[in-house]
Amino acid sequence: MKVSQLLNPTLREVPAEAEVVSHQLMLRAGYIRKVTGGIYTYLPLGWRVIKKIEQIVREEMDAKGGQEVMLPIVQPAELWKETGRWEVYGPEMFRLKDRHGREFCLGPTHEEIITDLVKGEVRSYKQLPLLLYQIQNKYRDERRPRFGLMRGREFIMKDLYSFDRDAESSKISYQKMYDAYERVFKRCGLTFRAVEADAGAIGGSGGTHEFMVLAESGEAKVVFCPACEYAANVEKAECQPTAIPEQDMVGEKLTEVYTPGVKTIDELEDFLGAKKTSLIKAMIYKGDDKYFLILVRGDREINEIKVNNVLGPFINLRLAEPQEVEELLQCEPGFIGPVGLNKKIYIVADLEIAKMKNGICGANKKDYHLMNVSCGEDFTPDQIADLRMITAGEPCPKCGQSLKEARGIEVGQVFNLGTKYSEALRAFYLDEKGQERIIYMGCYGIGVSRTMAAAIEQNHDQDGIIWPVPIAPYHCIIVPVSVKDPELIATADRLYAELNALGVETVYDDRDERPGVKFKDADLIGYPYRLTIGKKALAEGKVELYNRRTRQIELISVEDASRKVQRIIEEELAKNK
RNA sequence: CGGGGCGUAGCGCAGUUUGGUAGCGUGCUUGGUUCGGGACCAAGAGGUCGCAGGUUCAAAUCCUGUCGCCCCGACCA
Repeated sequence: MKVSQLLNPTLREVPAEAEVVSHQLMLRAGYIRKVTGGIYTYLPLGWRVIKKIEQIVREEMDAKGGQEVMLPIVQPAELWKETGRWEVYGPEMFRLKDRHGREFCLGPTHEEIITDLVKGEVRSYKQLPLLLYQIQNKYRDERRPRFGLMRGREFIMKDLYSFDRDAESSKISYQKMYDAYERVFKRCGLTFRAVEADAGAIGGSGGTHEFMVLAESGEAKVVFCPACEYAANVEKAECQPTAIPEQDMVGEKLTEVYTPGVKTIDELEDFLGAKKTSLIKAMIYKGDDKYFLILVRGDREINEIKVNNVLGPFINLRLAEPQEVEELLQCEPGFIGPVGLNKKIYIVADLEIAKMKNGICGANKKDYHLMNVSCGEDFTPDQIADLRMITAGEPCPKCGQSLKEARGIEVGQVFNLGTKYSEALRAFYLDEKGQERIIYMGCYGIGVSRTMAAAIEQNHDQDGIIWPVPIAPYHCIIVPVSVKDPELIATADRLYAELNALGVETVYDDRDERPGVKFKDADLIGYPYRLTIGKKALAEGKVELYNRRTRQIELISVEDASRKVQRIIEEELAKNK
């Protein structure tokens, strides 16, 4: 491809709308353009990168026996109503009506469609296991699309669905996909980590792992153990209750103290000179129409995902509004606690609260708190569970070592769904004895467009993108220092022809621009290798081979140049295969 | 959805307080001089000032409404 013909508008300045580096660079280097919030056009180079990633995904899915299909984007509401997700998905789903008033949505995912297909077409155990996948646009009306391709409303996703005869076989499919994902991301040249995760709206009974590309700009927080294999999203990470040695193990007598205007944990700490570890944080949550009192230690954060999993699942679990608390308990938030509630409310205590003696909590009376509150003596929770957010430095639940924290971009997630969808949509098969049995499912997503963004987050410098070879839009760019010098052009033409013949994906910068402009553009766009053809070196029969990542320049003879580049590219492509 | 900010040429911005025929940089076009890390000179093209009402002799500027975008939070496979 000649640069003079390529639609690749580069920008000198950073567009004001772009916040994260991947977004900035994709706009500046001419990979994407925004159409509207969270929706982008892929320009030629951007689309080439997407196709590279898709191809890697395809190869790895096929290697595990996956079969590619194409599923509709416009999906009828009925299927979603059958699984209950028409309501569960809420405002995040793009909905539309046809001319007759029938309801549809733009598919945010495809469990319903695929299960419906399989239930119609799969009858026998002989057809299982079955792995079907698709790569296409998905739609989510995100509350806040942001960071360019990282969180869009329209995005490209690969979803594979596995269908198995039982839980055991389903586990094998899960492991296959887990392995395939490791290969995909390795081949894309990414530094990543698989972590235990929460299943969220997808639900299902089996386990789930998220594949996180480690990057500072990541929206997800993970903890991992430096000593063993354990790694988990903080949403999911199991917390061990830590002992508080200075706390007396014998419950003392309950005492009321006057604490005028002291509402927050910080204020309480100052006012009473108490440690946060002996304070009880009490929050009223509302799930659907029910209220719950959630208790964690003063130094801890409530993990709403755990709360929802313990109590719900609710469609809209949230912190109760102050007025709601007031109406419920005739006491403002800030002074509430589990002791002597004037109304029966379901109380759930964190593991650490269950062990607590002589703690401090609200008295359910304005401007008063209670001291020496002991769980089991002064109040009894209806349920005890792990409800809090983990923090770095806490012990690993597997081996006890101190956990470390990192940020990650979620590029993939694997779910063992069990029978959630097959039951709802009645997907059965007949076993050897002619007995009807339920199908076990799994689903496995990879955010293709997000992977592109993640790759840039992890592979860039001051001057631009540094593509890993397997997903670079082109492998090599030829830059003649001047297009007016016939000798340089003759050599450039020759190398261009040779490289194309050798199957090296090559761009030829034939523009009549000053060399600085071409170098800057090439660095910005991120071609892994550059062949620079200049007068001085050419006089000795040499050209320069520039490595974008190391910035090393090597003088090589014109004769060997094409072969050498070909060899390097082949080695790079083979590296993680 | 709550809080904040912004919509003026492809991109980055000034002009709005105090109404008076729209500007700078960059990019783009043409000519010339240049030519190894975003050159220089000259001449050009390019904007219903987000949109709709209103006030006024006169609106980018004041008023009302509306749409969109960005950031923080909440939320989220």
